[in-house]
Amino acid sequence: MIMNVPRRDVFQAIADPTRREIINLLAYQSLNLNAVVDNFEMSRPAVAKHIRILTECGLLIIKQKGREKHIRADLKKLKQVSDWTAKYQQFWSDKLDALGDFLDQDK
Amino acid sequence: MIMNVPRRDVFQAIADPTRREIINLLAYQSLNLNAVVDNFEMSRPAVAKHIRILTECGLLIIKQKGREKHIRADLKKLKQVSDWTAKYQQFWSDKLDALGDFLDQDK
DNA sequence: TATAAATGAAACCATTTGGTTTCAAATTTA
DNA sequence: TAAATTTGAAACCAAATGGTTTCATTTATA
Repeated sequence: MIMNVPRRDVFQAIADPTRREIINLLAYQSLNLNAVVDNFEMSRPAVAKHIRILTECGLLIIKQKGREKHIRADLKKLKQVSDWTAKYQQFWSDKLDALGDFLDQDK
Repeated sequence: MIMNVPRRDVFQAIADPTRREIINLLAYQSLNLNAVVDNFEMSRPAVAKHIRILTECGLLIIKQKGREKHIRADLKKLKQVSDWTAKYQQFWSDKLDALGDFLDQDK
């Protein structure tokens, strides 16, 4: 019986600004843990926890290389977020007639 | 001096599944608070708090109508999320040669 | 082989989050 | 006007979150 495995999802993973920075940092390069830590002002365990969360929900890939782990982003899962926002794209791409009517209805 | 005003941002707002449901519910219709509550299994104050968070970060618009508040989504701010994910779109739309090389490099 | 480097893991902590119940206030309606 | 409806707000709570320090373990190097 699986227990205490917090059900990570992508929306929650990218909610934290540090994790979004990590994603950006590792999108096009592979770094080991300490190299990632060097980019932040927090402790190594704190960064490591963020990396674990991102890994658990499939946004990072880790390859062990001796005592180092080479970490890199694999951002296919972000399509979930992209697809969700796409449903509402007309809110910023159209003239929004329906919303306009709603906002004007108390004139 | 402004205090205790949690700096809401859109990424955090949409991290909660209930709030994403509220957004979906109010994207194309306006409902008052109790009508929104009817769609969920939690208490009215709980839903009201979610609505306040969404309103504070600009994803909902509320118009007071007597004792009722008519609530509707205005999702232009989701463009922030859309733009952010768009930066990584090649991860799910391309062949991902670079990532493939990374994954294959230990052969 | 002794030391340094890279990482893991545990224990702990303060704050935030997401929910509850209860009560008050304002607006409608019978 | 009395009662019902709609909402707000406060107090409270458990769990999750995001961080810390400390120590252990594994691997590489001088």
